[in-house]
Amino acid sequence: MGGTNTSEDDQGGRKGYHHGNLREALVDAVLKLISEKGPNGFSFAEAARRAGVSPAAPYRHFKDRDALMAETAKRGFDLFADALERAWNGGAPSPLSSFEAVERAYLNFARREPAYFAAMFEAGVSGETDPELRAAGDRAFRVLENACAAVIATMPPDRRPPVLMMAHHIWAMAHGVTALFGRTDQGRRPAPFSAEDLLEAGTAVYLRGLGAIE
Amino acid sequence: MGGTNTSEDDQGGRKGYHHGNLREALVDAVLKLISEKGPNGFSFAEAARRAGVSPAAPYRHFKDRDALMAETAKRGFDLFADALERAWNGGAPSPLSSFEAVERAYLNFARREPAYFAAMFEAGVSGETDPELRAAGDRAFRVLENACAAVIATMPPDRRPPVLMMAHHIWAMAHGVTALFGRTDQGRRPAPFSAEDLLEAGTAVYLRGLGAIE
DNA sequence: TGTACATCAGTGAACGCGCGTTCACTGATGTAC
DNA sequence: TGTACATCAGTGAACGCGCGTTCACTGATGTAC
Repeated sequence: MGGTNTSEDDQGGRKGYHHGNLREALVDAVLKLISEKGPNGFSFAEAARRAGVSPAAPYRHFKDRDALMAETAKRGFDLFADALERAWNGGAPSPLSSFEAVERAYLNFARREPAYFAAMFEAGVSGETDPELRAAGDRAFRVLENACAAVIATMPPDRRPPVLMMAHHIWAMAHGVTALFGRTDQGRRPAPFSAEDLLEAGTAVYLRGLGAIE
Repeated sequence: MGGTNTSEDDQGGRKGYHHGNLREALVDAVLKLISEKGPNGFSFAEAARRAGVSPAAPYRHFKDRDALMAETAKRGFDLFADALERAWNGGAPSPLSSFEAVERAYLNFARREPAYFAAMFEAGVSGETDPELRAAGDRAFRVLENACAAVIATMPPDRRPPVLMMAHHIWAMAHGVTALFGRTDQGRRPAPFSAEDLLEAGTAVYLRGLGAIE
């Protein structure tokens, strides 16, 4: 409420001596840096600068550079899992159509949030070391797994493939299409098909191979 | 030709003032650095040091840091294409078995040469800018494409899928499996299956979906 | 409600470091005559 | 075969820079009484 609040500045709505939201502001800065310079062109110091804060301030929130990157990747996985879940929509209107929506959502996320996607898969942060990061990644995978299970459940019991195997295949296909053909920011292999069409067609062939459709 | 050659030192068999093989030695150094520290932990200066040469010497051979990285990626694609070609073996003994061998070779290359693979796909060098790099990548893709064409040729004419589409699908599947489950150096998602089994099974399902087998 | 004090979240100056790149140079090699 | 010279492929010192990290510090905030 009003013009008296003159202490706000341009760097992320900071108010006064205490930032109030530095953790979030740093993650935002990392995302901007990644989208401007790629996943490697990110520095702790510049993230601090972007957040309008001294270079020492980030150490109040993150142990080091890698911890900030891991946090960014973790948030990415959280949003990613949310997006997949939303696409899944509880399996409505049908398991098959929802399943296909989940796959599209995979690709869409990489397109809409290339910086998050890069942090998650291309920045060299490993779920091995960070349990929270791993948990976030697992949650995303579980959406995919559940979608596969629902599709499998529509098949005759004697011809059902292993859920985990199918989930891994679908993940690999979606990831491969995305990494090779679905990124706009990096000059990947240009194809005569859109990545969307490629993924949709590939999935259809795969599902036919399973006996899940046709 | 023996003990009198005292001017050789430990850094890549250098002889005297002129290195004689600096270009190759630098690429080797890059590969070692990548495998030790990941695709980002590589510096022009350290590559020179490893090659036993002053920091200015590399500029005789490469315009800058990126040019060295691009050269490394290019050699990687050349070796990659060679490996796929060898696996293809002219389509013998059968198109289908050779096709599967090509896919295994994809995964194997990433395993055996993780440093090259990282330079090719994870170092942010783009075929967009470098025509030679692009040509090398294209050659590898063409092996895959020819293998797909040969498999398709075994199918009844009225049920043949587009070669290019199939090639893109296979590339995506192989790449996805490799990136997510096939790298040992980076802590990726651990699966209850080996990457080899996953890729083989996924390919089988896909081929069945095409109507190419069974 | 007021005050004392602990704690939290910043500052800003400083550090040592390795980087990419340049420069004038020099030793080694290849070639013309 | 010998010599002069152009060219090639190195040297090594130097540069300015931004980085990650530390330190003693200080302003703002929350809480106990």
